[in-house]
Amino acid sequence: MKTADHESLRLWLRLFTTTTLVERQLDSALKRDFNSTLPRFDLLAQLQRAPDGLRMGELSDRTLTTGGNVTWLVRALEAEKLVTRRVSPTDKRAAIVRLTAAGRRHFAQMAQAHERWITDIFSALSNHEQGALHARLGVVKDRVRAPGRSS
Amino acid sequence: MKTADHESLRLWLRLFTTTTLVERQLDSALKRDFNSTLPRFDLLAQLQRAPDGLRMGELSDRTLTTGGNVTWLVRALEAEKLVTRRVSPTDKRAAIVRLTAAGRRHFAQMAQAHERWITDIFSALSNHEQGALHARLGVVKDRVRAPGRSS
DNA sequence: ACCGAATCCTTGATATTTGAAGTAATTGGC
DNA sequence: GCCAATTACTTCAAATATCAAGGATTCGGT
Repeated sequence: MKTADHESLRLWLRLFTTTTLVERQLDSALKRDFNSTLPRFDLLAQLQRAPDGLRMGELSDRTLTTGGNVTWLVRALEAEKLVTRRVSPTDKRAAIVRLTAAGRRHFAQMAQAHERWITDIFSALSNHEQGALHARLGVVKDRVRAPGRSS
Repeated sequence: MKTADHESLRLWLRLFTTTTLVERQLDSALKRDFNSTLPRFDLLAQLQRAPDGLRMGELSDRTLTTGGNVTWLVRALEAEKLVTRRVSPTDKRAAIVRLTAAGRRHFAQMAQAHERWITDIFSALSNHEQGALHARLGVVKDRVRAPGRSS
C-alpha cells in the first residue's frame, strides 16, 4: 500500500527536481555564454517560429508567463534591438512583436548552443526512450488542461 | 534527420511545460485552500522527513533554492509559529530548523490535500507507466549532476 | 595554541514574477 | 449607430528569488 500510495508523489518530486536542475543548467549556460536567460530565450524561440510576429497575449500564453512579465521582457529585448513592436493594423489595442534581423542572428547562435546542451543532457536516454517519455508527459500535460503553448 | 535532431528539444519543451503547468496548479490550489505556496510546502515537507531538524544549508540543498531565500522563507514560517530555529549545540554557526507541533498539524493537512491533487493528476498514467517515467527521469537527473535532494 | 582558509548564515541590493487595477479599443445586442 | 461587456495591454506595488559581500565560527596544519 505504501508504495502504490506514494508512487505519484515520488514521481512528481522527481519531475520537479529534474526539470529544475535542467532549467538551472540551461539558464546559467545562457548567462555564461550569451549573457541571456531562459525566459528571454524562450520568448525569442516563440517569435522565431512565427515569421509574422506574435501579439503580446500570444507570447504570454506560449511562454507560460503573465502578461506583465511579457511586457517587461519585450521592453528589454526591444531596447537591445532584438525585437520590434508595432500596433496591429487591424486592432489598435494589440501590439505585434517580431524578431529583428539582429534578433534572428542572435537567436540562431543561442539556439545552436542550446540544442547541443539539450541533446547532451538527454543523450542519457535512447531515442526510443525519449519518445516514450515525451508521450507519457503528453498524457499528464493534457490532463492538467493546458491553455496555450505548442508542444 | 530532422526528427531525430529535435527529439531532445521537443522532449525538453514538453518536460518544462508539463512541470510548469502542474506546479501552477498545485501552487494556486495551496493558495486557495491553505493560503500557502509550493516553496513553503516544499520546505515544510523536507522538515517533516527530518524529525531531528535540518540546518539552513541542508534545506537550501534539498529544496533547490538559494540560501538567502531559505533564510527568508524560514523567517516567515517562524513568525507563523510553524517552525523553530535554534543554534546548533555543536556548531554555533549553524541554525537548526524544526517543525513545531502546530507546523506538523498544518503540514499534515496540506499534505493530504496535496497528495490527492497529485494522485489525481498522475492517475492518467498506470502505475507501471509512472514507474517507467520515474526511472527515465532519474537517468536524466543523474546526468545533470544533482547535488542534494533526496528523491 | 595560532593563523589563514573554508564553512554557515544573514544581509542588502537587484532582478524577476506575479496579480490586481487602470486605460484604450473592439465587439455584440439592441 | 450606441453602450455595456469584453479584450489587449500596461502599470505599479508586493511577493520571491538571486547574487555578492560580510560577520561569525570552525577547521587544519603547524
